[in-house]
Amino acid sequence: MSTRSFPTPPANQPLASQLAIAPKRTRRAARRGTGDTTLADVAKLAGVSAITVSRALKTPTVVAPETLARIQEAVARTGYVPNLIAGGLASNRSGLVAALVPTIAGSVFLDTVQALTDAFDQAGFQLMLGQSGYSGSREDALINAIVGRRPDGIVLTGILHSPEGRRRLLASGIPVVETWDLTPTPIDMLIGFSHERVGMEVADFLYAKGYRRPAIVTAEDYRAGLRRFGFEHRMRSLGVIDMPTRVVQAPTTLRHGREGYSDLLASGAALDVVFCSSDVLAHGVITEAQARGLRVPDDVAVMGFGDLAFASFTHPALTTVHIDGMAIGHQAARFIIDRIEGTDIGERVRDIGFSIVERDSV
Amino acid sequence: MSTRSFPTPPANQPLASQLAIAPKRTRRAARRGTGDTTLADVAKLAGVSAITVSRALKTPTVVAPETLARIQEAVARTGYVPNLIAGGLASNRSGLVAALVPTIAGSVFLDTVQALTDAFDQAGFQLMLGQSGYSGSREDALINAIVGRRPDGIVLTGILHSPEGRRRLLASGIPVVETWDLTPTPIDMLIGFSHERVGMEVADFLYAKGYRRPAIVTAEDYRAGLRRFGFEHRMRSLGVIDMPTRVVQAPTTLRHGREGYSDLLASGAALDVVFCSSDVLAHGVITEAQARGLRVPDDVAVMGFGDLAFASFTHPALTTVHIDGMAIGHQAARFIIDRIEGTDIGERVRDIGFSIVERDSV
DNA sequence: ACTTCGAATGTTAGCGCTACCATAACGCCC
DNA sequence: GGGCGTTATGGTAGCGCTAACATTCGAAGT
Repeated sequence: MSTRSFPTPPANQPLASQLAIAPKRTRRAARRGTGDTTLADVAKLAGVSAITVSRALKTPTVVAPETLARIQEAVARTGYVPNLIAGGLASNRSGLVAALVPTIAGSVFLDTVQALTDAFDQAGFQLMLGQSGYSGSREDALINAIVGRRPDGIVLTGILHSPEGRRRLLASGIPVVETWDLTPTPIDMLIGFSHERVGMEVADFLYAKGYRRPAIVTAEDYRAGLRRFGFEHRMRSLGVIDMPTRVVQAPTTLRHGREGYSDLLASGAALDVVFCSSDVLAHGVITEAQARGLRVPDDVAVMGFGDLAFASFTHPALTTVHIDGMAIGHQAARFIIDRIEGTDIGERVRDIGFSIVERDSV
Repeated sequence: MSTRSFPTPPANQPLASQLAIAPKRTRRAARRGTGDTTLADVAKLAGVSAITVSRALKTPTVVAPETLARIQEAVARTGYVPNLIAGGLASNRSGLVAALVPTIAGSVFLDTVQALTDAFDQAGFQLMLGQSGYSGSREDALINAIVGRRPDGIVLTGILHSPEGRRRLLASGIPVVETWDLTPTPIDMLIGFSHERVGMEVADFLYAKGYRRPAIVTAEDYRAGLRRFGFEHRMRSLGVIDMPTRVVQAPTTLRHGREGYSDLLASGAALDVVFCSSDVLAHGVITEAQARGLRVPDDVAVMGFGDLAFASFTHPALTTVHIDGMAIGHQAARFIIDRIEGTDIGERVRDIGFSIVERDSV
C-alpha cells in the first residue's frame, strides 16, 4: 500500500471540543462536511492561501514555479480532487452540458452523441444525457431537471419540443443548439439539414433510375414525416400518384422493416422500390425480401436513410442518404464552446447538407 | 390573489442602499449573481422564509396547505427553477450519477444505458455519460472529471480500470456498481455474469449439435477474450484442438464480421461453425457467407453473443447468447438508489446469468 | 394550570469554491 | 526619487441552497 503520510490536520475538531467544554454556550454543532480534503487543506499543507491553490490548478502560469511545485506536491499527497460542484456554484459555470435525444436505442444519433461526448470531454465539460422518449410527455419534467442543473449548454437532438419547454429554455438563457433539422424558427443555434429536401432528392434520384412504383416504409416520427412529405410531393409532380405506405413505430428495428415490407406485399401493391426512413428499416426490408427469395435490387430495390456504419456492408450494399452525424455533433459542441468562451460563432444556423450514396440495393 | 401576510423584512436591501449613501465606505461592489430568480425571491414574494420554500418544494407534506399554495403561486409567477448545483453543494447530494462505457457505438451496452437513464430519471437523478474508449488511456483523466463532480453513484460498464483509477474510486467513497462481468474482487457492488462460463456453455452446445471444426471471430476486448478462453478450454477438453481465430478491433461492426470470415476462409481452414463475440459480428459473418453463395447453417453455422433486438430478425434468425442488458441496468440503478437511500441492498454481487437462444443459424 | 408534545415556520451557519479587489515587493522610467 | 507598471499572492465576501437547531403556538395530557 502507498503512504498516507499527512493526515489532514485536525482542523475540524475545535468546534467539537468547544462543545465538550461548554455545551450550554455552544450555539450549535458544526455542520458535518464531506470528509474530503478541500482546497483549504491543500493550501495549509502547501503553506499558501486557498486562492493560490485555486489558481495553481486553473491557471498555473500565473503562479510562481516554486509555489506551483509545492502545491502540486500537496495535491498529490492528499489525493485532492477539486469539488467542481462548489466551483460551479462560485463561478456560475457548471461544466456540464446536456444532450437530449428521443432515445439512444434508435442508433441514428449515436454518432452525434459520441462526437458530443468526445468534443466536450476534451474541452473539460461533462455530458448529461437525457432521453425524452418519442412521446414527448416527460419532456417538460426533463427540461426542468436539466435547467435546474444549470448546464453551460444544451444540445437538442431530434425532438419536437413543446411550446412550454421552448419558453423555459429561452428563459433560462442557456446556449441551445438544435440539431438534425432545419427549422424556420430556431431557439438559438442550429446545425442540421432539410428533411424535406432529402425526400425530394431521393424522389428525383429514384425516378431518374427508372422506378415508377415506389413504396414507403417510414417511422412515426416528425422528421421522417417531413422526408416522406418531400418524397411524395416530388413524386406526384413527376406523375407518380399512388404510393403505398407503411408507418411503423419509432425507434425502428430490423423487425419493423421486415414486417413493414410483408404488410406492403400482403396489401397486393405492385412496387419496384421501397424508400425507408432509416437504414435499419431498409436492412429489414432487404432481409425480408431475401427470405422470400426475391432478388435485390432486381425484384425490388431498397433505399435507406442515414448511412450508418453497416450500410456499406449489407448484401447487397445499401444505397442510402448519407448524413454526417459526427460532424453534426462536433459543430454543435463547437457552437456551445465558442459561445461560452465568447468567441464569435458566425452564422447561427448551419445547413450541413446530405448526399445520396449509390451502392447496390437500388 | 391570495394573501401575502408575512413579508420578510427587507433584509437584502441594506448593502445596496449603503452603496448609494456612502460609496467611499463600501468595501467592494456586490458580486453579481446569475440574474436568475432565487429561492429568496420566491420566499419574499410568498411572504415566508427561504427554508419554507425549500421545504415546500422538497417535502410539501410538512408545509401547511395554505402556505404551500401561496408558494406554488409564487413559483409559477417567477418561473423559478431551483438551482440544483447550489442544493447539491449544501446537501452534499449532487443528484448526478455517472455511467462509464467503453463506447456507445458498440451498441451492446445500449440497453443497459437506456435502462440506467430511465431508472435514474425516475428517481430524480441525472445521468452523466462518459466514454472511456477501449484503449483506457484517458481513463484516469475521465475518472477525475467524474469524481470531481461528486456524483451520488458510478456505474462502470465493461471497462477494465487501471489500478490507479480503482484506488481513486475507492478513496472517493462513492457507491460504485460494476456491470457486465463477474470479477473475483469487485470494487463495491456488481451485477453481471461469467464470460468464461458463456464460452464453455457455447462450446458444449455446439459440440452436442455435432460441430467439430469451430472457428472464432472475436473482438479485441477483455471480456470477449474471457469468452474465447472458456470456449477454447472446453472445446479442447472435448478433444477439439485446432480452432482458427480472427481477432478484430472493438467496437465490432458488420464489416469486421465480413472481413473476419473472409480472412478465415482465405487461411484455408476447414470449419463448420463460427462463434462470434457479438451479434453484429455474427451478422457480418452470415452476410459474407451469403454473399459467397454459402448456405447458413448448412455450409457454415454462426453463433452470436448478446441477443440484440435484430438477432431474431436476421435471415436466418441468429442463434445466440441472450444477455438481459436492461435488467443489468435496472439492477445497477437499484443498487445505487438503495445505497443512497440507506435501504438494505442485500447481496452485493449478483449473477444475472445468461441463456442460449437457439434459432436458425446453428 | 402546567408541562408536554407536535406541527409549522424561522434563524444561523455553513457546503467548497472563485470573483473581486487589495497589497506587497520589485523594478524601471524620466 | 516619486510615480507607475508588473508580478505574485492574499483577504473577504459571496454563489444559492439546506442541515441543524430554535422558536412559536395551539392542542392534549395529567
